[in-house]
Amino acid sequence: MTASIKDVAKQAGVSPGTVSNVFSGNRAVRPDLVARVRKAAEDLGYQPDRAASQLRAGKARVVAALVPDLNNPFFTGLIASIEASLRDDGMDIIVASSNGDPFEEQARLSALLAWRPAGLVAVPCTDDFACRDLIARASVPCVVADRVPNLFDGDAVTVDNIDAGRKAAEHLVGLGHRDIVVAASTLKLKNIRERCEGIEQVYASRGLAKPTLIEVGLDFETASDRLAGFMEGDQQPTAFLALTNFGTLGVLASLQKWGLSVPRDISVLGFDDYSWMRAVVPPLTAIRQPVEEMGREIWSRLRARIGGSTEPGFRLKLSCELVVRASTAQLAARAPRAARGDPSGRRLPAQD
Amino acid sequence: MTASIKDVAKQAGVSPGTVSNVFSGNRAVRPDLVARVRKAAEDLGYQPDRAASQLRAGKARVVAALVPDLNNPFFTGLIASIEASLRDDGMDIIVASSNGDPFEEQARLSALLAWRPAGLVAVPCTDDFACRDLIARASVPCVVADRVPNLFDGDAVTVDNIDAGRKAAEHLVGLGHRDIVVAASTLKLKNIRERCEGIEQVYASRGLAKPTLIEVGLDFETASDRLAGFMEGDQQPTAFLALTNFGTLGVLASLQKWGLSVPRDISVLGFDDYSWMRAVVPPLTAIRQPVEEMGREIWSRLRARIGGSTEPGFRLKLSCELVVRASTAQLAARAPRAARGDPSGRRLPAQD
DNA sequence: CCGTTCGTGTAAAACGATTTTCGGAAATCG
DNA sequence: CGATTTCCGAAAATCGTTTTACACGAACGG
Repeated sequence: MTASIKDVAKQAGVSPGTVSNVFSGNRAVRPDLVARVRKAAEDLGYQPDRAASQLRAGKARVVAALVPDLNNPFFTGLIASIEASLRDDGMDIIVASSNGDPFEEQARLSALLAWRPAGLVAVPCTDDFACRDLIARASVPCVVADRVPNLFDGDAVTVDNIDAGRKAAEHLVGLGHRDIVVAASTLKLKNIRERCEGIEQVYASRGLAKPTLIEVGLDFETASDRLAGFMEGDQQPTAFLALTNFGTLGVLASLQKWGLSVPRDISVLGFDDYSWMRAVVPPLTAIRQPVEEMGREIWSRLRARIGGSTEPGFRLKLSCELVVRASTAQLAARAPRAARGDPSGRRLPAQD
Repeated sequence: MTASIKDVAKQAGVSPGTVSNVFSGNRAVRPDLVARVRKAAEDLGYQPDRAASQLRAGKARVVAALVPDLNNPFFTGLIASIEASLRDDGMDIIVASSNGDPFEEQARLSALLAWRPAGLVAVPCTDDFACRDLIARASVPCVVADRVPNLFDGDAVTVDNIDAGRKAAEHLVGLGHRDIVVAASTLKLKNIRERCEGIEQVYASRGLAKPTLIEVGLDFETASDRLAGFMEGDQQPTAFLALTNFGTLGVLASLQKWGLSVPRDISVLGFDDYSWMRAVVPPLTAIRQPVEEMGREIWSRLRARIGGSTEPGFRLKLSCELVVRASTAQLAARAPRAARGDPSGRRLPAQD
């Protein structure tokens, strides 16, 4: 049985209220009593029960986080950063994954809200985010991250996806790439559509044809599959532009399967920036999302709301950075189609 | 203000106790009242407050997880798997990162225990795990994962590290590799020492010299640095064997910096198996840890303990699997040293 | 020197649930 | 048919805190 505040009070010869004041610092306590209480607590290994504390005080010191996937390093990176920020304010974090399913999302959110958390960080799994009424009803401060739901007027921390798309496209266009394939996860997500929009802006502004677009899904497996299917066709792009981290992996896996060498045969520009992208051959050119900063800003916003701020919905759009490495190359002056069109030795046996 | 059990009771015209019974199923309630209560709860958007519930019932429905690093996909993979298992039992998970620092570990653990969780999953950041008395004192069921502290007699779910080392070494030896370099994170960790032990067993049993060992640290950055330092020397291994996922990245990054091609110049065997290892060129041969299964087993154990099981400390040692891909190659019959020793064109400019 | 404020302790009332106790009606039994 | 058990609702106690109300001495002001 763990010690309660009463045990400490008895041992220190004071009332429970005094012990509470010592720990919460809510009212002044005479120094000698403070010492006695501290000693007693130490001896008994006492620590206030947060559940009880939250119940009585009505102030929770836990925030809930709901993400679509705990195996996606982008989301866990966000959580890591939020957790690191939270702790400085004596908060803890309770996490749940919606597995990309709106139905599960609602169920998990419901479970999280049952803790009456001080705040909520959510990465919705669709742009609809049916959970909004749940949140409104619970009237819990909420910051939405990465994806802004339709008609949402609350706080959101995202990246500037249009700009990210532009940066990626400008880099490729600058290298001479005209025929590129954009590997989007799914156009159902607004941030993906925006990345596409940025890309198209660049191509349109130079009077170039719209890039080919394929939806490769939300995980690595399906991305590989869909790309493999796509490459059965007679497409001859000079570059791939992936819009998500799993999409990037899918592109690499397919290129490998097809025996194409990067960047000689084809350039690749990835999304998100992880250690492995630096370690592989060739190191990947990629759009880096400021995950760490996002986490910090999310908490900063949420803390303000928890503190009672009633400003109107706050939008923070952080910008991404293009990290140029070796997977994107200047398109050779000689007709690239001919070079790439060379059928010899390109395809590996189907049962690879 | 969110609705409480009293509001529901009033609205349904019953006593709070009855509402409780409807939700907890603890005692039978007449069907017509159940319906009324359900309706009222629905209308008010009521959901029992878990903190209050836990306080009174003395049964928590949250488990705490403490890991060394939330940016390491091995640990987050574990969390993902545990979270997926937990939810089926109506539990939630609260997470914290010790950042690999024993001092922080203790502080974070303390914070977690303040929630009086039903159970605890910990991946200690050292073999000492000073936190053990904290846990014993709180008398909270605990399963230790991945690393078993010295003199620990509680439950632990790990992998068979010796066997993993053996599998890796046997593969390399089988391909003819004699001079290999083992990139260990740190020998302070028993599981790393065990992996080494397995490797050495294989080499010893064939009368071969002990492999060279370097400690590359716990993250990607330091791993790269230390390996770069190492390769300044005149070592001429035919293969690298990395014992952690970040170590694997470090090895790849250094090889790249040194312009060595895998597996032509040198073979690489990595640890942990992630999507990127399949997507890169060449696909990496690696030792796969059964992360998902570990998570399931951890929860299965913990649940049993929470349920009151008092069996003696339980050790589960899952085995790893060697996934052979293309980064390890048969050592050419011709004197490999000569080939590799060829100084021409190997080193890139220092300021790469 | 008396009234007021200040400082700080204790006692008791919450917070929102669960669980125990009690009691009345219905069901079962001999 | 009377006695006992069963069913199930309401009332109240309880979990470990925080917070409010109150009390009492010391300090202070006029």
